[in-house]
Amino acid sequence: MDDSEVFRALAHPTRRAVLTLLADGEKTVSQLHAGFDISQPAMSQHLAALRAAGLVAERREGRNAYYRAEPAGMAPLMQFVEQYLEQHVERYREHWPKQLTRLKGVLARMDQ
Amino acid sequence: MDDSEVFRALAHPTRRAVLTLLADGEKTVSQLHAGFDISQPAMSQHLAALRAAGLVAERREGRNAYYRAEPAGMAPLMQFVEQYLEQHVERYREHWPKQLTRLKGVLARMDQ
DNA sequence: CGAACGCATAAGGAATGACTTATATATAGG
DNA sequence: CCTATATATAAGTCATTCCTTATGCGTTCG
Repeated sequence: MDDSEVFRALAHPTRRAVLTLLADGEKTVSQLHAGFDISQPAMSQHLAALRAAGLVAERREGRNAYYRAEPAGMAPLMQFVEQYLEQHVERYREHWPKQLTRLKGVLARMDQ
Repeated sequence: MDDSEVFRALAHPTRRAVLTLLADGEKTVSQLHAGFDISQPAMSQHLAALRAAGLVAERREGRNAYYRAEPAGMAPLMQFVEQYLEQHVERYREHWPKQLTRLKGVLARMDQ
């Protein structure tokens, strides 16, 4: 049950924010670091955590390290969400029509 | 950014398992405790964490405490998943056609 | 070559997490 | 009433997380 590593990696706001920043392509450690009020080593450590969880991958080029999002790493989270939605169908529909509509919208757009 | 509380709550395998057990209706603390190899206080503490995150709710009846899943608490997680899927459309479709198919299946079934 | 840059790793400390045992509180039942 | 049951809280311990500063290591460039 080391799906937990993904959840733990996502539990820190800085790491979730990093994933958001990586949405539009790879970035170096300094570029990522620039957006946060933490030391450079702290950023390196967050990236190491994301990497260990399989959520990002790294590419070296000269003295730069380019990090990119690794969607495959989200598998455990996606699986959990699917299972949860499936198990809580009725109650979820009752409480979250808007959420479901949005999610379906996302999936529909991904189909084109 | 205290969406983090939900992620932190889900980071422990016991707590995720508890949510699964609650899928088919409310259960008492003892019933939940029976399924795990931890002390009763430990289970109470896990339930307190889930409750603080908004993922479960409690109902008292006599000397029993019935816990039930609270789908509304999943909002921050669902929002994150939506955002991530949206942002990583192309790469995600490339790497996770099966995952997406399953997720769409779940949503379709929820529509009936 | 030597200095500056980009990044990772090491080391240490404060805060938080996850358990334990012991105990408190409330209700139920003989 | 008195005891047992169901649960929560308290208190203590050990592990983990998240930061810091210091340093190491390869790369670029003057």
